[in-house]
Amino acid sequence: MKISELSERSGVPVATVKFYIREGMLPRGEAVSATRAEYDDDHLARLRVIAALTDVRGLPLARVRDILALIDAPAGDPVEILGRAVGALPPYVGGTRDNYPLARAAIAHLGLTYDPGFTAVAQLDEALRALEAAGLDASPAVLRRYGEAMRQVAAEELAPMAGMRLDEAVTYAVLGTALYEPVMLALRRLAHHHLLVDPAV
Amino acid sequence: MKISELSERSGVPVATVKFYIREGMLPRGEAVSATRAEYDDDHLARLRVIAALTDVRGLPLARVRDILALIDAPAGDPVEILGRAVGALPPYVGGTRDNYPLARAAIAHLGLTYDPGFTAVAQLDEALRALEAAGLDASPAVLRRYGEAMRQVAAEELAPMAGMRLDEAVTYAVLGTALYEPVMLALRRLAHHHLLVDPAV
DNA sequence: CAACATTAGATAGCTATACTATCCAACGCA
DNA sequence: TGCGTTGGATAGTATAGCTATCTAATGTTG
Repeated sequence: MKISELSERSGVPVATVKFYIREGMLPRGEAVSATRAEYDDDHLARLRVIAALTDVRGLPLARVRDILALIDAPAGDPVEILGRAVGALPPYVGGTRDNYPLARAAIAHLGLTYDPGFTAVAQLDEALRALEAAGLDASPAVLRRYGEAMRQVAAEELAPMAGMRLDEAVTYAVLGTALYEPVMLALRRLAHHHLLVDPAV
Repeated sequence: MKISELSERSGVPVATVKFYIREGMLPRGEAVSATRAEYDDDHLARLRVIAALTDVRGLPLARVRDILALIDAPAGDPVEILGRAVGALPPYVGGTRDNYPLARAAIAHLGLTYDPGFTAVAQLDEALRALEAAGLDASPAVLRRYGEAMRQVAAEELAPMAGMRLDEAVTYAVLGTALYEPVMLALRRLAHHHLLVDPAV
């Protein structure tokens, strides 16, 4: 398809498509002549992933680029790839330190694995710090509530990976980490709303 | 305390504190003389909330302002306030439409309340659209998995509100909606990590 | 009490992000 | 043949979120 068609079908302006190509986030179309290039369904799919990550997830382009790189050339074992995907998502933390006291205590309490090199540890620490700074409850009881729910969800999310090829699994893990989160959060907000509006049920 | 002390204790540069005051996000200190103003613990707490929402939650200042306004002058019933708090969080959706087919189906399936005026409905619709655009599974089975977990979490979160004054409840609901989410997400990521690293448990 | 630092408040400047717009020569199409 | 479209390059724009500078007044310290 032509660039104008790619633009129409994806909803992304031509100028922006060109911009993404310049930035190396989208491969060039296959040059057919000096003024024509051919784009295919892969281009369209890629563009839709970019749109999902920027518009819905609200990620900065630099992070979107990181995520695309993980999908394109999965290097390292799954745990390492997951770690990098997590690092591309908010809350953005600086370089890893070697001690995260709040996260460490929480993780120990929940029986999870404390690995200070895994970005989510720093993210949890940050999140707990923010909670306390704002004067909200971050007691073990509250943590357990979230921990149990998330452990259950996570187990079910990992199940389908069993039957996948490596590249499929990487795409699923990377995009899934980023894109199931908004769904989950929207459902939590809807559950609050539902319970307030219709407490009987 | 002096502005320099406020700055030190909050970790926010003096120039930035002045900027927040200019922007109306932080009240002026009480003027003691032409070159001195006195800041108190409320200023410090407010600054910490701003920092939590911008740094950890990554919200744009305009949204932080919206949230602070809700806490400062809670207008309307709790459901309406919750709705406005949710509207200040990503995914940011434009004005409400009157039909959200994907969200409507999901909500019906989960037995929640479909109210197209509640922002989370539009957010869910967006999130589901993004999921499909990226080629991920958004089947009823997947939705139920998240829906059940979130309904359970939400019920436990609402419980403590029973014994609160209105202003306390509003602060809890508004800040809680924004600040428990990162904790939950970090725990989900940690659960994935844990299951990958140590599948036996 | 002199000298130096600090402050409030105002204004201007800066940096990064994410696009948009313009331009040109080379096509494609009617 | 002429008008619109394209690829590719370059330049410009809009916004957000600070950061720096300036002035006059005021603390503060040796």
